[in-house]
Amino acid sequence: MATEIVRVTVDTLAFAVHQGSLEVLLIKRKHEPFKACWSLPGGFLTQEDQSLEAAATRQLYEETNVSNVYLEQLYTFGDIGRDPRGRVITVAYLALLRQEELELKASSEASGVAWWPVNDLPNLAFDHAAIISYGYQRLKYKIEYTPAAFNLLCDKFTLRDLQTVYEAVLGRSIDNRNFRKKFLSSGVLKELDETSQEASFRPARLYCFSEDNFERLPDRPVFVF
Amino acid sequence: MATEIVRVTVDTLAFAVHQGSLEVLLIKRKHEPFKACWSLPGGFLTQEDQSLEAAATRQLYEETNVSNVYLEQLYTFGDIGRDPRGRVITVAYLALLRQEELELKASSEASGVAWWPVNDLPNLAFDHAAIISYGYQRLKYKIEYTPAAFNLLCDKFTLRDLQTVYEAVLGRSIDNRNFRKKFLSSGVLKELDETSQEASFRPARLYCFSEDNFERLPDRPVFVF
DNA sequence: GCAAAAGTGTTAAGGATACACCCATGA
DNA sequence: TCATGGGTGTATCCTTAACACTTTTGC
Repeated sequence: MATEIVRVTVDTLAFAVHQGSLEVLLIKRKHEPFKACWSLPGGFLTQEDQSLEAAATRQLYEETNVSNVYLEQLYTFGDIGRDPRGRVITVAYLALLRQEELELKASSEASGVAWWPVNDLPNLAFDHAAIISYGYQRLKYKIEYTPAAFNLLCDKFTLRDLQTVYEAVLGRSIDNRNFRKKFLSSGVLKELDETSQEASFRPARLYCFSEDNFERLPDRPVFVF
Repeated sequence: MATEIVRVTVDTLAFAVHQGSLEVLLIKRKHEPFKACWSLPGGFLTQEDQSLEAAATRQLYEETNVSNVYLEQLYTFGDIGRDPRGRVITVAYLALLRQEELELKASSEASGVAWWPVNDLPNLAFDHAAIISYGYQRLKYKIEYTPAAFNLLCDKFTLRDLQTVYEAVLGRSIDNRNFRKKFLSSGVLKELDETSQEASFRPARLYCFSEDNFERLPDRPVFVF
């Protein structure tokens, strides 16, 4: 019945959409256990961390050079035997980011940092495969019931960009007329006076997400397709 | 940057509906800190606990004599300063139970165990008021999007019992024709050949929840009213 | 004028909401 | 027969789903 000596890690599952593919940020471990295996970025909680979320922010930056990110707590994993070093409780965080804005950098803790397609992952350390699977489910849910998708896009985006994010996360294609109709009538988009200038075809109108409009809506819209 | 010495507690927020009122199970603390204050049942993780959920189960039984309960992880609280004894991470669990089946018993850890209406709580230890507030929101959500309500009812119940649970959790009244129509057509209820024999008026038909039917439904029903 | 992606409307079906009275029972 | 809660149906509105062609642009 003695109170157990426990160590706490905070690990982050970061998603981004790249060229229509939903990807996860992983690091290659430099040290035992699971040396040379891929794992989620993260590490032990320290005395300097004011909160669990602050610890996640710090470690994500140190290990992958990623900052300024949407973060939310995902789940806490604490079964006996999940870490060969002893009892380790892991508080997992979910991060959403815009891959285009990132410049990855391997840190001293990791010999490599890379994006991996969520449907084609390498072997993973600890129970990280289960954490990713759980977070992937959460993301699918969130994108349909919250404005989470906008965290996976730059500030200005086309309706096609937005639809690509939904299709990548949900893993299926969506009717573009119904998609546009629903979003345009939802009241969360602000139409800009700009267009994207991509190539030798019709330029697309740019939009941005209006947090203010969203907050003022009488009922939360649902983005189910 | 030193890895911090952390202690982990597991606390449980247990809900039940009693006479149309949504209530929370609290214990009166026997020791410092917050001696004589009300708090959620819970305590430190021990070496015997195989998992966080097992720890919650054990502590709930030891402190309140409650067993055989629906449990799910709620959230992990870890800000600096939330416990005067030092860094304490609390993994909070949500429990749903049938108040009629319970026999509460004060344990040696607590000088009292009691149900408190969620809308009329006493002063609470630590950040437990925030935990309850968060769990209350989660419960409101769960009852509309999962069959969680059946964990707050005995195996056999009337449609009125079921509606009472929804009204207690959501905090508003619901049109009974629409409520019955939706549940009867949802496919999750099994009609029994029994009626409740309550008093000098028409007895009500009894139903039970059919887990099997629920699992076989092509789409998850939604219990929004 | 061609290639490429942007942008647009209608119809049909199903689900949600609002609303008020009769029924069955025991005392 | 009365008091009490149990039990029922319909009309309207709104949301969803299915579906294909025209427009704009750069080359």
